[in-house]
Amino acid sequence: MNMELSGRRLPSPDKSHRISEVDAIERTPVGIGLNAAIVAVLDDEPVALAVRGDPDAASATDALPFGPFNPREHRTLEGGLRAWVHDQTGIDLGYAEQLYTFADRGRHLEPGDNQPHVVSIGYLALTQASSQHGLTNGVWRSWYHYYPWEDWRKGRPEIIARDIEPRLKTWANNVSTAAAQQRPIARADRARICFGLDGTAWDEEKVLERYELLYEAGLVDEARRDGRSAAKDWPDQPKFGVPMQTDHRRILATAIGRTRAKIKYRPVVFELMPDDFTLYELQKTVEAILGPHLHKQNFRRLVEGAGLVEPTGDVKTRTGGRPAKLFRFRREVLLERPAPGVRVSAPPSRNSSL
Amino acid sequence: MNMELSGRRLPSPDKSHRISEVDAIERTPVGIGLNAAIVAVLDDEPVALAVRGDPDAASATDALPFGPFNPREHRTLEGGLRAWVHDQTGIDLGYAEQLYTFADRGRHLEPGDNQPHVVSIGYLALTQASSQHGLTNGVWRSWYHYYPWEDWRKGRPEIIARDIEPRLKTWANNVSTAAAQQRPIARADRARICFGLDGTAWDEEKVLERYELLYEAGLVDEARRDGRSAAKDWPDQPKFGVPMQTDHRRILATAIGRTRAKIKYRPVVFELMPDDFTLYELQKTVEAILGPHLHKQNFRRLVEGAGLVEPTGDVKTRTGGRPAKLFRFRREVLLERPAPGVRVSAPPSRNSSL
DNA sequence: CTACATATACTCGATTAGAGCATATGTAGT
DNA sequence: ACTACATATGCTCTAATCGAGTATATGTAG
Repeated sequence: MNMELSGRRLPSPDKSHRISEVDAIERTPVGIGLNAAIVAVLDDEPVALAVRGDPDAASATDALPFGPFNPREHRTLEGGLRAWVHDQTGIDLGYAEQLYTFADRGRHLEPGDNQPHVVSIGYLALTQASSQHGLTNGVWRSWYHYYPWEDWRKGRPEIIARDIEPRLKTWANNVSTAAAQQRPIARADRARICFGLDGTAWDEEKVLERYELLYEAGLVDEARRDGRSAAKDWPDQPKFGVPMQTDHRRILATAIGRTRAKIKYRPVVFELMPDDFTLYELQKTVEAILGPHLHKQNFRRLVEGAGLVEPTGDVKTRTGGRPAKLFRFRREVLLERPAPGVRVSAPPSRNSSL
Repeated sequence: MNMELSGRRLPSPDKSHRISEVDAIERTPVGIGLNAAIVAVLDDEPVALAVRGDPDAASATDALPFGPFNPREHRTLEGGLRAWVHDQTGIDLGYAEQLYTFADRGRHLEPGDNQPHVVSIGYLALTQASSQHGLTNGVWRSWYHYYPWEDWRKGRPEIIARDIEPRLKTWANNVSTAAAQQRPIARADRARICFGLDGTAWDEEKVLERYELLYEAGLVDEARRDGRSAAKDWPDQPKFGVPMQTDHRRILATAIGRTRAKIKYRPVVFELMPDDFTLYELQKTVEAILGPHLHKQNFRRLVEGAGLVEPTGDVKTRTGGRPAKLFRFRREVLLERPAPGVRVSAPPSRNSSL
């Protein structure tokens, strides 16, 4: 160790190649915006907090809560986020994690192009909706309001076979050979893998990939708004979910995908639950996030066996049947296991991957 | 679906709470820096590309390649990154993904505090070191040069029991009750979980957590440089890895952790391999990233069984034994399976988590 | 008291992970 | 040519785990 591999060292470094980080500042006049995807589960429905977008715009579209990051006021990004989320919505965030930083041009196209650029840093926050009595702004809206194709709770959503699949097939065929060579994976394959066409398995985590494919194909409203040429090929479209301001729908898609992924290997579901809950309520919450039907008995075995919960001693009656024991999250698992999570059993076709 | 949950809607939104994203720009005078952790494996050693830091600084410390992001020049962050990485080092990046955006104050403390703030967006790039003949700047350095405690190839590294464990225990005991209540997890528990003390399993993915714990405890050089009070408690320290400029060691730690995690569920190892390779070479590369000894026969079974590779038909002789078949990456897996990766077998104690 | 609904306990078979043994096929030395 | 050796590769065995089903417990509604 500590080897320098100096055989590979290169000739005297050219100073012109060295760019100090401080130099970088002068040259990049940008603003930092923070966007929060605040997620909860309300009556077995997965929801995110939406605010009305820029009220000066012609038609106010939905937006995620957002605010500037001012490094003079706040020492950390997360601190800044928590502060203005509280000011704007009244919510005191609990769990929060950074998602992704979006800076593609196209975020601000509306008036002239001379505006300063905004880089937006997306955050995911998980909270318990019913505990947010102090909510002063914003509405909880179902995820599936924005992404109807993600709603598999009643089986495969109709919109895929009826609206998405035929248009994506058209779009896939409608490609010049030059363009086909640019992309390593062909359009048809991407559509098949993203949306589980032609018997391919559905991967509930690919939320962002699906949204971006629809954007690229010009099917979502944001593509038209941004003047993407692909959008011009589709006159009189049905609605592919409700649009959001700038790229907020990308950020929320990232948040949903991350939530779905993370719930499987970290005990983050409990951020969405009240202190005491029954195992079936826990299962319903997981299903709200991931999609349908887990095997009830196995779910119990997994959750209890992993030491994620402990009984409170009480029961909840009036469940329509035998009363259910109440449980609480065992915070100690965090000290015991390096990566606890709610393992859910996927159908064998998917899980046999390696 | 499309439910509005209007029962939870709130009174007329207060306009003062609405902050347009364009407003945000005026108020946040910051620069965007891009940092690239360019990772390769060279002679079974995991390496990253390091450049000399700001040459005007008193003592030039190692740095990751970095450059500004200028939105007028480049449409995307990744595009900007690729451009200046090429200019600065001669490397044409292949695989690249965004890691994390760091903006904590403390990044620039050296002279006055009046400097503009830099937000740095870290990227991970994987490349094949021996294919980089055009390298014009920078040195490949072993990961373990910067993080000796991560090197488990010859068993548990001595530095943990000899230098880290006793100091972390001191640091854990040396805490006021007030401070203890701020952190949800006690210092001693964090140290135990991060560094696998007292029989706790080592989690090779927690690279960032370990570095940040050492920083917080004042043990790494950057903590002293930043004037952290914890660093003052340790006169005459042994060296806990080689420091880097500003927070580059945090970024590289993030990159290592992400690489270790991702190699298990996406076929990213092949970015580090030449076109043709033997299964043992592939195994050695995985072991360079993850740490020691996978079961050879099972590794073969997993990799072949997953359809990740196909034989080229050739063999590699002069291996010191029976010649090994050469394989190549089967790109088609990307079209077949939603999440292929190199599953490695962890000891049962760890994998039984759920 | 009965029908029913949900909760909870237990069982079974198929698959897979982890480990080891056996065999194949080259190189190096005599 | 033959032997010792090293690595590659194929196969088997066992325990753990997963997905699914059956059986039982305990409440509510009529």
